[in-house]
Amino acid sequence: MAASLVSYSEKERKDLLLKIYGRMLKRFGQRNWWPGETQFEVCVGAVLTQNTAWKNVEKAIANLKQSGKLDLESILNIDIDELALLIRPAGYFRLKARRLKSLVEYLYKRGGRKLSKIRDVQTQQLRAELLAVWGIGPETADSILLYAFERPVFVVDAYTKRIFSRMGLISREADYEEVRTFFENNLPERLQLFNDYHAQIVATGHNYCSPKPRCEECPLEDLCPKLIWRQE
DNA sequence: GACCAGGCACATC
DNA sequence: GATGTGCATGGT
Repeated sequence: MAASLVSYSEKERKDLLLKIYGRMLKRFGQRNWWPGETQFEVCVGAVLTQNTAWKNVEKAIANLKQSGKLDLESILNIDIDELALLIRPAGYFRLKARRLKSLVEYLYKRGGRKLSKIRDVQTQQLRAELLAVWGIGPETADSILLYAFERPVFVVDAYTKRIFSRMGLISREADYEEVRTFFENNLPERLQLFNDYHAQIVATGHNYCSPKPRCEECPLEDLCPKLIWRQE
């Protein structure tokens, strides 16, 4: 369970996580995530963005909107090949068509047309159920929990692992659950903070911390010990 | 033309 | 339980 590479006291760790957030917030401003108009659209976007640039997801969502299919019952009833063609710009389209179907079948069974019954389900229970849905892994489940159902879970993605392992705060080998609990244990449990923190990480990762990083303009530059990540 | 992007399931060792 | 592979489009 050695999630962190450099050893910090608990207080140092917590202060640093907040300081990092402050830097990103100053650079990008409040992100107001997730980019989606409805709860259902957030769920769809969460699947479509799996290993895919958001730009491509936007095209797929626009296709769904344009054809009037961006609602639970439409996805439930649409022919799978037709669905695949609509979401084609998002990549892995045949695969994602099946994943969307499987998610929507679960949501409908569990929450009804308006997803209203899901409000009463405890977070840990809901998380376990989402993870049991075929095609829904930990990141997709947590994105849905946080951004569609407003539950305080921390979303971990490729950028999170890259940025925070390069900073020496988590190990490169840390798995999803390790990283998630690292953040959940070291940040105040506030919905709005979890929401915007992940959004800031994506903005930072997208702009500055790709495999080929651009550290000079990164808001975290002076906090990031390059000796560590240059060995990766 | 190579590399990358807000993963996940499944096969194989 | 670790590691490898298929899935696919679109931007840089």
